[in-house]
Formats: sequence, structure tokens, C-alpha cells
Amino acid sequence: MAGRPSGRIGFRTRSEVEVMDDGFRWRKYGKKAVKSSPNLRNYYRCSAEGCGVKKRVERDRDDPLYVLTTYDGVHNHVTPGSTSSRAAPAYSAPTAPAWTWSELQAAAHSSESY
DNA sequence: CGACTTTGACCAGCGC
DNA sequence: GCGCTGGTCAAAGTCG
Repeated sequence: MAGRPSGRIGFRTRSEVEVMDDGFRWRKYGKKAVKSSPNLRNYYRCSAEGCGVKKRVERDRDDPLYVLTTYDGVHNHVTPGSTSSRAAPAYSAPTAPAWTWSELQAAAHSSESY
């Protein structure tokens, strides 16, 4: 409800690597094995200062080929390379991924109560 | 040279 | 009261 990062959203995307280049720079600041999942949970933070955006990436427990990406917060600075050639994510997808930030946010909105 | 990454250990809060 | 988990920080090393 209130008094909370206005941007807490969880995404479930199918990808082989958890490294999604969404146009921002993420700095890994921690790794921990949570009991809720047999896999390891990676903690990322926006490298931009003033941008206290936190991101945690974890592999799905029922679908190891899926990655659960949860974002906490919103970006304060513009995307480092949004005007360059880094418009679309560079993560490899065996088949047509068809994922859009707008769609992801829309799906996240539904999953916000997560 | 600068920037980024990795690992371990520590701390706090909560539940029963 | 105790145990457990989750989360964060720091330092060092390496790479282009």
C-alpha cells in the first residue's frame, strides 16, 4: 500500500541467461541461495547514482528455463544507451520472444499483488 | 587507468 | 528463548 517503492513489480520471462540488457546498467551486489528455491537468487542494483532501483533475478522453481525478475523502484536518470543501438534486449531466445517493456509492465501490474 | 565482478560474513526481524 | 531466513556491505581481483 502506501509508504512503499512505487515500483515493485515481478516479471516471469523465458530466457537462457538472466542477463537482460534492458538499456540500463546493473551492478551485481550479492548472491544468496534462498530456501524457497533450489537455485541461487542474484541481487542487482542500478549503477546510476540517485537511481536507487533494485532488481533481483531468480530462476523459476517450476520452470528452470524461466527467469523471475523483480524490480524495486523507478529510474531517475534516462537510459544510458536508449538512443544508441541498445534498444532491444540482447538476451538469446530460442524462439520468437516477443517481449516488450510495456507488455512486461502491464503483466507486472497484474502480478503486482505478487 | 577505470570500471565491474565475485565471495564471505554480519545483522535484523519474525515465528513458534 | 532460540533458530532461521533474507538482505546488504566490504574487499580484492581482473578485464578492456
